[in-house]
Amino acid sequence: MRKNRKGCDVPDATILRLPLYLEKLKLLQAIGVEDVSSRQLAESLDIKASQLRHDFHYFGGFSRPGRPYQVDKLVPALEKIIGIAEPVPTAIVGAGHLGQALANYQNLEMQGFPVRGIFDVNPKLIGLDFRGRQVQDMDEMEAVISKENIKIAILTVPAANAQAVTDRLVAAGVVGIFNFAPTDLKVPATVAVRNERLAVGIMSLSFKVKCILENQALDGPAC
Amino acid sequence: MRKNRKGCDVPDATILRLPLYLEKLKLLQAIGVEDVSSRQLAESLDIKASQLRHDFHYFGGFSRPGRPYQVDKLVPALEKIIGIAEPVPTAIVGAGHLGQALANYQNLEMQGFPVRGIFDVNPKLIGLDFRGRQVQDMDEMEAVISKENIKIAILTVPAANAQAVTDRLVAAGVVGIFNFAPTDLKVPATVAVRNERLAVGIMSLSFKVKCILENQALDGPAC
DNA sequence: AAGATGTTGTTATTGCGATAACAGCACAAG
DNA sequence: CTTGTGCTGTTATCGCAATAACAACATCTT
Repeated sequence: MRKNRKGCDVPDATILRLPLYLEKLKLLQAIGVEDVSSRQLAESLDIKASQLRHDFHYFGGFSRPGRPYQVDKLVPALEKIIGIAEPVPTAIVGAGHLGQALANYQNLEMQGFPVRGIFDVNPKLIGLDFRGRQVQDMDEMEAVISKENIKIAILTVPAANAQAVTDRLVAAGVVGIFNFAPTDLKVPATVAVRNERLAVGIMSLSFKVKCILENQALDGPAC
Repeated sequence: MRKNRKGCDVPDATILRLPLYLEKLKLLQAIGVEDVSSRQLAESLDIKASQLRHDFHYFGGFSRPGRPYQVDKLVPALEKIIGIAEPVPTAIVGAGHLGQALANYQNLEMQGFPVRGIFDVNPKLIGLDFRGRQVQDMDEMEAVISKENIKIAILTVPAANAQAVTDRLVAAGVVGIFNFAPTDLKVPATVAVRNERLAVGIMSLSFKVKCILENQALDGPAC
């Protein structure tokens, strides 16, 4: 009989839209737009206005009835909800090609997720510099996580090592794992995992491409 | 009044699970497992067996009632459905950090998506070699797409250029776009787009992490 | 041989997210 | 002041995906 859990009973589908709202709002803010209606914002994101209002309703009180949303109020409100009102320090674990690409990806820091540590076991990679930060031996991982108060880790190690590294991360106090390894991770219920599988993405695309091509071959000339 | 469209009226949710099924089955195949029941396969993927059978039912005839699935039959059947029975040539457009990482990502080729072209406009990047393939000037893009019969492109250019490049890809005959740029692309109805937004992923993770930490602070010691 | 167990294919039910509908408020115009 | 338009917050409805249920079939054991 736990309580409301502070609005954590929000559907996943809604959570995934929050970053899109924030992104568009920041864009509007940058070009000096002050007010925006649910209809305007929704149309620019190809969704229905009622869905946007419904999403916002989980948190409530972004505006008052009759008045459009104020961009300058909404941006910080969303940032607070998402949890990026303050910069969120992160660690990249695994400095292979993908880890390096993410270490170079300045957008991450701009979105509020500065990289405060890059780790690998490969001696050849240790010491490599990415945007002023050097790859460290994985032995130092726990110490850095603790010192920098890192709660989110980006996991880019080979699938075979993913679970072992995950266990270390959880033990070190990490609460969220952004998993790029093609493996399901076992974690306690108090740890959030988001799997990002490139293979799934490109295969689902391949399925649709196959369908399109087959249908073009069938009734294409007739259309 | 179009016909069945050859089984293309499959829910997105199901399509996204097909690669997971295939992956697990290949793993089983590699260790010599011959038969597998819907229950076994589903449990290893943390889903319900009825959902797996329901998914398979869209395509039909993987097994006969009473008999478990045969791994050696199922793998090629799924590959055919997904459209990767034959290797699917792809192009990487944008040879920045992310494009380079994907060019180095040998897993793509192993999964059936060999990279047959890497393109960029930056003269400093042209000629760089990734696994035996060199970055080419984007002027050559259309010719290569046509010659190699490329239908799927991986888009890793800056958001500002994404739409212009997309238009060129579509005109050149590309039917599927794996979009890593944080922008919504406008394409004809006969082109499939899959957006892969890293920022969305990490922000949804941040939201959950914030919830976990807040709840731990609230009722953590009591539990 | 017969029953127990386990399996798939298929249909029915449930549950939840997307959409629509509406009530109440704000502001502008006449 | 009154009316009209447009907006949000909230509730109700709809539709689809996830789950459960069941019928038909195979295999093994006794």
